Amino acid sequence: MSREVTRLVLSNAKGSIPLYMQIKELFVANLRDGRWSPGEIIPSEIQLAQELSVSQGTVRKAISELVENNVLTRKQGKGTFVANHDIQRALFHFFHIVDNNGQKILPDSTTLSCRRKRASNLEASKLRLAPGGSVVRIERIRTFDDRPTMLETITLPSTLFGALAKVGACDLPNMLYELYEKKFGITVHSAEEQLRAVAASGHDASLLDLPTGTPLLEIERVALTLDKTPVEFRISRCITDKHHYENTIF
Amino acid sequence: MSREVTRLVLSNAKGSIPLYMQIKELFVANLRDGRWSPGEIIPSEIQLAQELSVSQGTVRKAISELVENNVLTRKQGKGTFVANHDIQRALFHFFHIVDNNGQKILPDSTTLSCRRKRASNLEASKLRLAPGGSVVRIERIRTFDDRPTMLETITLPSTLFGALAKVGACDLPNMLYELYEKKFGITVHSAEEQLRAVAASGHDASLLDLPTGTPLLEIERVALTLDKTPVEFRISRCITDKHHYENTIF
DNA sequence: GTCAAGTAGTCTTATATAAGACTCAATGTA
DNA sequence: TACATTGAGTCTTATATAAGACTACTTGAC
Repeated sequence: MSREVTRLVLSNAKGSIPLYMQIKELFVANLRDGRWSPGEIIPSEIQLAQELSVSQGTVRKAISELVENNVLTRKQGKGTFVANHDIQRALFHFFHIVDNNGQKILPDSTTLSCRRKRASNLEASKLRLAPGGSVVRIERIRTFDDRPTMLETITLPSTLFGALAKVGACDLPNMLYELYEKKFGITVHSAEEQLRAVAASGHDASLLDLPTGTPLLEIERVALTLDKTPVEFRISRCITDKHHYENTIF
Repeated sequence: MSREVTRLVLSNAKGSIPLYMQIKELFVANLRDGRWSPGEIIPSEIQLAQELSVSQGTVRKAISELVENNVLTRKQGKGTFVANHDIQRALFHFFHIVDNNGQKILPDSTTLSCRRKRASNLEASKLRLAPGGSVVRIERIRTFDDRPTMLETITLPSTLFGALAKVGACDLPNMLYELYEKKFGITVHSAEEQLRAVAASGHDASLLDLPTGTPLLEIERVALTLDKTPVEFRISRCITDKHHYENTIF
């Protein structure tokens, strides 16, 4: 297969979209179609500029915007790389529960079950699947300092993650997004979260060792890829006496 | 007073900080010291470039980073302006409660009290005041569709907002940050929020017309100025059956 | 009043130079 | 000989400058 990354169709006509935006779209397509993979280095700015017949500065502006969105990362003197989920920053980028001293510590997790199921209406709607479509549903408990603190129900489309169900309630890693990326080629890029206060159900209460009705922080999250496709729906219920959800607004 | 915005001390020596960063710091100082006020237009890129004896692109890079942080806003063909809190975007920038259909509607608010008090230990610590320092404490109820939904306790340092207490439980506007900016010259630029699930106290319950112990979403917020000085501490308790807190992670 | 030209602002692109990171051969030393 | 050190060369991204295009508004002729 010839490496024709850029059968270039850039237009510089009068009222057309700016070059750097067209280039940015092209880069996003490279990522979406797997021509550029997470962790990989991309061609240098000068090389890209030559391939695309524009100046380095124009390529630079396209790259800069993607760096701004955490899609790429630059390293002076080394090159520009596709962002991946195995670095510390990315870890806490999607994990906002911290203890009341502000310490960020990742909890341990114990998988309770991991099975193929039919999607509930809520799950189907959040994942944009047909009602009753096939999903993989994972349940797990997360503990801080040996104390069960969070209960998570994670739902994934079988079309993308079917192979997961085969392993059953096996040893899933703590950081799932790294797994999605490495084993399934799916990179979570953004997420939309909804937070509510709910009363612990009997099920919650027994697993978390609490009285029924105890207030819990419920976090509903839909995780999206770069092109806004929902790939994971997650409900977390969390005890918030010793921990809280932290959000900084700039 | 002569308009010597720039008794320029820009250094371009070998190991020095890049020009555009020095310029950025200078702009931030202009904002902090009130030489540039919210809503105002700033000098054009070319004019600034001349004053500072650098090229337009260098000034442009400094401005771009401040635009990125919502400190300035650009309007092509018009000029660059200091961001202020009276535009729709800024409104919802700091308000994350939306209804379960995703509709963003600002609630009405009714002020219950507005008085000068001694700071609690928590308030003093969050606002970096001496224990027992003088603060203005505001309590108000916010309603969506005529239903009381949120209870807010807002604490402000008297040193900055002393004049507020005089008005008592008067007609405070819905959007306080606009008031801080216009009447007190204080611009809230960022905020740190902590979210927890709590049980409604007797006080909460009676004001929100709920059974005691109902789970409520508690949001603790510290609002900061551009130079990270805390200027407001706010605790909101919210019913989350018909509404939720929304957060998007990019 | 209407419309065309002018003016002043940001936006886009191009180019040149600086600075960081790595390779690898030349050099010096035990 | 074996091994550490130096330093030139050549990659990379980072920074700075400049020129022309686009956009919003004002002015003035008709």
